[in-house]
Amino acid sequence: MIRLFIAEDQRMLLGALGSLLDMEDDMKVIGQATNGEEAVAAILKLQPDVCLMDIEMPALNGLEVAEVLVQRSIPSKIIILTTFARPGYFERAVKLGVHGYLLKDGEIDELTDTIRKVMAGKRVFSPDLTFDIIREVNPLTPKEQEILRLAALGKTTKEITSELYLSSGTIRNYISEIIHKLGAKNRTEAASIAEKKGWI
Amino acid sequence: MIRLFIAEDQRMLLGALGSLLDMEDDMKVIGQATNGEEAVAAILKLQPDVCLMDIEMPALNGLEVAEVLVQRSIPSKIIILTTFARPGYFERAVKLGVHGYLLKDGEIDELTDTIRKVMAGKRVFSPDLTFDIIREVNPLTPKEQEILRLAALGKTTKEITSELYLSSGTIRNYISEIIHKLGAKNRTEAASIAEKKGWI
DNA sequence: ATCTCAAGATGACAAAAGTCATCATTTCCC
DNA sequence: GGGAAATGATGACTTTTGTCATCTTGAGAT
Repeated sequence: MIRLFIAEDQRMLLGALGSLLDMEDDMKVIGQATNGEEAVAAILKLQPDVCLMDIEMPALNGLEVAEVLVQRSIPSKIIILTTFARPGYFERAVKLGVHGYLLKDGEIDELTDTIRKVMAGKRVFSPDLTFDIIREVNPLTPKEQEILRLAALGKTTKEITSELYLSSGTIRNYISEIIHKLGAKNRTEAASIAEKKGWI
Repeated sequence: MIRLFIAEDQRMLLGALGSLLDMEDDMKVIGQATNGEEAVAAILKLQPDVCLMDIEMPALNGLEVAEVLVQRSIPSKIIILTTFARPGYFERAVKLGVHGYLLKDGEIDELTDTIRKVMAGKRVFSPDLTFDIIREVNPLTPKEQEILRLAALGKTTKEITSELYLSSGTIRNYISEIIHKLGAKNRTEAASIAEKKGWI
């Protein structure tokens, strides 16, 4: 019997998946959470065989939860289940060594298959991802990401200046470089591109 | 027996809801779609009792599908099921006269309850929405929304000019007015605010 | 000890963006 | 028909942005 844990902030999907997976003869859902902190606490206690993990959740996101579990060498296997085919997410997940990465866009059968394969020691990644996307590495440095995140909210150069303690010229140099890297024509387009790719 | 139709672009949720609702003794799922155009075609043909409709879908969004159904006086009842508590969406849905509006953040029981109540002629709106949010009306005119949508992608004044056939001075006047209405300090912040509220 | 590289800073310039007052048309409403 | 909106346009002016070449400083590496 595969003991499952599900972390997913969208309650309706959490409930629906929980009920359906519980009906599989070889699976049992032993716990659920709707945010990252609860997930960590529960997983440490319950030691499930497999954790299904959404990425975008309150408190701690799914990748952060995975990081904690990896650091503590928890033996539970992790399957990331997310809406977004964002290269940045996938890249991070692979680096963390998760056992599976699926899109919510797939069928349920795909999910049950993946759970069984992962239990058998395999790694499963959604075929939608493994082709061109994996190569698209985030070209922005952490500092550039931070600056672009602020710029995306509409903050001016001067405001960014006083948040990061850098001169306004330096901020403008950074933004100029960001625009260049992303092939954008101004900071707003740069933000729009980076958001779509999951790079900020 | 309540004949259901589900339109939802996230296949995993679509499949899960479909299976679960089909297990209810008094309900039967007679059709599904993963985009707005398919949904319209199928609903016109099948004439279901109740349509569950996501908002953010490819081709036509859920509100646009609802609009078509209302225009053609299709008797099927419509329940909007969405992730986002965006005032703009809720406002439009209510104006269209939909029969229910639920968040995906709720429990499944809430959904089955709602379906039965709607069949009994009631209207059901998620309590999370009906308080303050409903009052927050989109202050932007359709033209302003269109311009801000383009600006949010990082298009320059000149580019917007040639898409909308307006002079560049006029575009700048519009953007100036948008910034004022939203209490922003530049077009990027205006876009960020409007996106969060679901106004563009 | 020197070489190199990354992180920041400066200044000068051109191009966009934003603000405002004012004006021309059209449309709609009594 | 006359007045009031709504829609669009101009021009003049100030800030912000974006670009680029150049400079400083402090690590690391050898």
